[in-house]
Amino acid sequence: MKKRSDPVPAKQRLDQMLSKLKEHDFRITPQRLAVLKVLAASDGHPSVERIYDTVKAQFPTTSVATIYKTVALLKQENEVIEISFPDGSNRYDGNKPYPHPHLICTRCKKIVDPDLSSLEDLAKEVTKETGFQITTHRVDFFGLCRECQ
Amino acid sequence: MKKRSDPVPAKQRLDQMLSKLKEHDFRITPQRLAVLKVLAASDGHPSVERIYDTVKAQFPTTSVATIYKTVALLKQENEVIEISFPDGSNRYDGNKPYPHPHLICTRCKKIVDPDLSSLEDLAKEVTKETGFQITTHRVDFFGLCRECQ
DNA sequence: TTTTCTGCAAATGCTTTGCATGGGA
DNA sequence: TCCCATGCAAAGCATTTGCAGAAAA
Repeated sequence: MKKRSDPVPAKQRLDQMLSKLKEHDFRITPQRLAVLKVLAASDGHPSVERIYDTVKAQFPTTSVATIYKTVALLKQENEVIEISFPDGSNRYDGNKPYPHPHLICTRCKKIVDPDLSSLEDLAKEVTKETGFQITTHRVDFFGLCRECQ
Repeated sequence: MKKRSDPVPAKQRLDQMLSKLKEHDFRITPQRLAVLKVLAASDGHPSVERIYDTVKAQFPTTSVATIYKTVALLKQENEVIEISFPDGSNRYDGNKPYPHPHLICTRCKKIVDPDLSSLEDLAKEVTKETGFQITTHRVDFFGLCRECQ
């Protein structure tokens, strides 16, 4: 059975991202394409460093600044979300660029997307109780994955 | 009616924090006491900068490093929690130093603690679905408060 | 008196910026 | 050709660290 938390096919996401950039008259450079490919899959929710390493394997002269600039552009276009941590290690998700819960293993740093049907109820409960107009959320659970226990 | 999300009296929290530090043979300096007082109340969930400004009013020679060191000590002793943001602006809560949901106004930066009875169900759902052993969580909702809408 | 804490300044680590050169469209 | 993007190095910023002098206990 297909779950809501399952990843979207990377090719499909890549095409969506490319369309968005073209539509807004941004240029498709080889470096950008390489960054997009990593983020379209977003396997394990990559860090800037991991994107950089991957892109550098193909284009050795690439600078980190370019990765940061491209990621910033995609954030601005709502094509990636940023998951930030207290220790200053940011991770990204371009496969599902909308708020969704994460499950983070504190030992192996793996990040998994769980299915959480009751999350909508939570948001409703908050709105009802506080009168806030909720626009987005961040829901992360930390713990040990099955393998690390 | 008293809600779970209501703040603990600041004096009470201060005493708890002082006990913990004495118990572990840390010295109570005037600067530390001043920091503790701010964090015991944690009104609006203060930033390091705001703690610094408050302490400096009483002890003008205080350095930011001392604030950071004291906050780090309290984090280590589980007497404050850190709420980090992508833009690098960390906020702290020493009044309720255990994981709990936050409601953040994106306009006036106010942080409120809502009552969320169904949050426990969520954690259980995650454990059941994924086999993760959940140790902590972070649940933040972003939006506009009643005044800012 | 002993040991820890403070305050200063330098160092760190991630991220951003400025600018000359290069390369999409 | 015309701009935008790249790559490099310098600048920013919050936070951490090292160390000599100050002050708890």
